[in-house]
Amino acid sequence: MPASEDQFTEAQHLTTLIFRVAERAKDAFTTIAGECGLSASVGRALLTLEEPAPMHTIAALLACDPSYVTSLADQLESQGLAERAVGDDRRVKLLKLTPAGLEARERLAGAIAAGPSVTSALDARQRRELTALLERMLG
Amino acid sequence: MPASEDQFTEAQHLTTLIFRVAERAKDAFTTIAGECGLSASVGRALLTLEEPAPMHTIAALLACDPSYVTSLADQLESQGLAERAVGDDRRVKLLKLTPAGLEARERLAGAIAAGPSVTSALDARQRRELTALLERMLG
DNA sequence: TATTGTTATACTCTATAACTATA
DNA sequence: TATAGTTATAGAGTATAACAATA
Repeated sequence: MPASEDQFTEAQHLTTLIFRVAERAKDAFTTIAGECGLSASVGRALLTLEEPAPMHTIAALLACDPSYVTSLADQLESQGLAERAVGDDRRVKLLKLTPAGLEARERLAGAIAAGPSVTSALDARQRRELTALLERMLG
Repeated sequence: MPASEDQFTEAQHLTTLIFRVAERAKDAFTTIAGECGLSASVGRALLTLEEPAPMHTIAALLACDPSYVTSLADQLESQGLAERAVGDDRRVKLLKLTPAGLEARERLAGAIAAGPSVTSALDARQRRELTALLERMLG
């Protein structure tokens, strides 16, 4: 094994674990969203809409391009879950949930809360430890 | 705030942190791979090829469809990093790195080992703790 | 008949660039 | 002139289904 291999192995083991945990969480989210009739990305957008928000704010929250928010908003609208409304500044469009959207959001959040999570295997203390470590990593 | 909201918030905080850490690690990998002239997915495939391996084995390692391995192998070949060789069982094709591929793999692994990692903010003890927690989560 | 890999194809996610309307 | 959102389009990543060769 070449010289850098050991270092590499060490440096990567933890990262690999993180990827696996994240992937499992993502798969779980995709499944639950699917059971609610939503794609993962639409589900994620839905969850950001606790309050009506301008499109560009949603883009910032999702860390994506504004043009993609247009696509997400179209999907939410076509499913009857959200509507666009013009803001005071008439360039701005507020995206806000319809009653059906509110209900779908509730259902999704409830399903997530009710189902098992990646973190279910940890007790309260371990969760606190993990939180602290992750927050430290994020600086 | 509706009833399920609190539970949801609690259940999701940790998951959100995990996603953020994983995303940061992924971005770092994408950047380093890019500096080596590789896409993230080709870089990942390259790292699996410490030994020549049948295509279907690579599919299993990467947890992807065999047809996608064909695409990855094509990309590796077109960059002169790997070659296909027929196996003893003549249905099987072994994918193995060329000298240039070995070198690229070394370079990538070295760059990962040398650069800062998401885990750099942790000391050795914290890394052990994190490893234990993540392994517990993965069952 | 089952397995390996390939082909053709298609879908999702997401971005870039050019555009319109408003400020 | 700058900002918000939209359109048209393109690219990456990945899968499915049908297929050829081999076992």
